[in-house]
Amino acid sequence: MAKTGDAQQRGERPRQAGSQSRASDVEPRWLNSDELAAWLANSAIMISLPAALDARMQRESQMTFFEYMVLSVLSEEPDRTMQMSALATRTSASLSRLSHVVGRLEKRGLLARSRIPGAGRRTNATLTEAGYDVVVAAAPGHVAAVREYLIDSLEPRDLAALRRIGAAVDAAIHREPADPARAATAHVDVPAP
Amino acid sequence: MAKTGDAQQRGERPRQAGSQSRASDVEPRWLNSDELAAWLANSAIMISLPAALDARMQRESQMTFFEYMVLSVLSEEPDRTMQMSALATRTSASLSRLSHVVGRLEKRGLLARSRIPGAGRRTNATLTEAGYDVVVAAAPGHVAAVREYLIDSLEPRDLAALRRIGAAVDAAIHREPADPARAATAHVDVPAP
DNA sequence: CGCCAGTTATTGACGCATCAAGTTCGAGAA
DNA sequence: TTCTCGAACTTGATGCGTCAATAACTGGCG
Repeated sequence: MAKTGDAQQRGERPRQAGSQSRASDVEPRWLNSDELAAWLANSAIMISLPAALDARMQRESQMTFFEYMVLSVLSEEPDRTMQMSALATRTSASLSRLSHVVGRLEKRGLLARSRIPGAGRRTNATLTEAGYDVVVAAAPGHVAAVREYLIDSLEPRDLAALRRIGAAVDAAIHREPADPARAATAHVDVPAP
Repeated sequence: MAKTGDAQQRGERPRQAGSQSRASDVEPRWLNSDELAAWLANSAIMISLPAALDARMQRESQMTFFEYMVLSVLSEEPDRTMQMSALATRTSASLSRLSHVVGRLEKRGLLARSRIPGAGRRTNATLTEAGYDVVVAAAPGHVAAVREYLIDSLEPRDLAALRRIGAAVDAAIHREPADPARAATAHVDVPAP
């Protein structure tokens, strides 16, 4: 059986035997009940939140959450312009994804691309007036959604914790470019049910 | 300048005239610096974490994070079986999405569907032996990833905070009945026949 | 000078998600 | 009985994301 799943939903038997009774708790394989609860709670943030924000953005502003991010980031530059690769980094997207999205936004007239002369293949994306108006119109709804779904329901201490957690996750994901040793150790025997 | 961006970093005000604040004259509050930091940190959890987990699942176990969830949930049922709609609820997915995914998993021989006789159109999904083996093989890697990217880098107090935050988000998203046009999806588990 | 190597960006194919129908069945109303 | 409604799924079209090429340049090397 698998793991992280859940099973407690119904309060029935506490799966994963002994794992949480280990005092030292240095059991690297499975999750104890506190960890499991945290992981399940995390799913709400990881899965439901983006879905909710996306749905709402779509409904209220006819654009994707990601499209909004792109336009928004551009709108914050002094000249409403940014190089594609920088924009990709800023929005945590692959250059490929960004290129597709920017292509669509360009077709909609919300931004324009232009090659930077004498600089390899570098390209700038610039927000148009129409694009700017669209972001400005969408912004209040976006902020409202962020507040409603997340910020406003957190106490100050949890707001602070969220900052630390985000930072930790970011660090954990970005450290280690490639660890050859781990691939081999990834598998461990599974106890039978 | 658009929204969540920054701008008030320093408590300064949102440039951008009230083009849309007309709603009840209560201008939507912007985010102050603490809130903004929390929101940005949250992006790591909302965007980078799922991407990292998905990539790793794909690489190590040739399956999607979501596919793993489906198989995993089934594997925890006493008879490795669950009704489609219940499975959809359990995995926070639409019935449509689940149907597509289950169709693929069935084609791969990892599970099987069967109509429940005399019960409307109800359908059960059951894990096959092969499916069970696959989940068991994938589980350790999954747990390792969850630990590595999230759990292990959190102090106990943040682990607890994460639980509260997840619960808060979940509550915030699921309240709000208001909204014409869409009323489905608020759901409670379905009792077995 | 000509070429190779390294960046930076675009493209196309393909998989997966979503949305709007469509299908199938049971149950209660007429 | 027959109608209609609603629940539980499935299906197909469409659009976005990803991965693996490919393209467009610049600069350095020989």
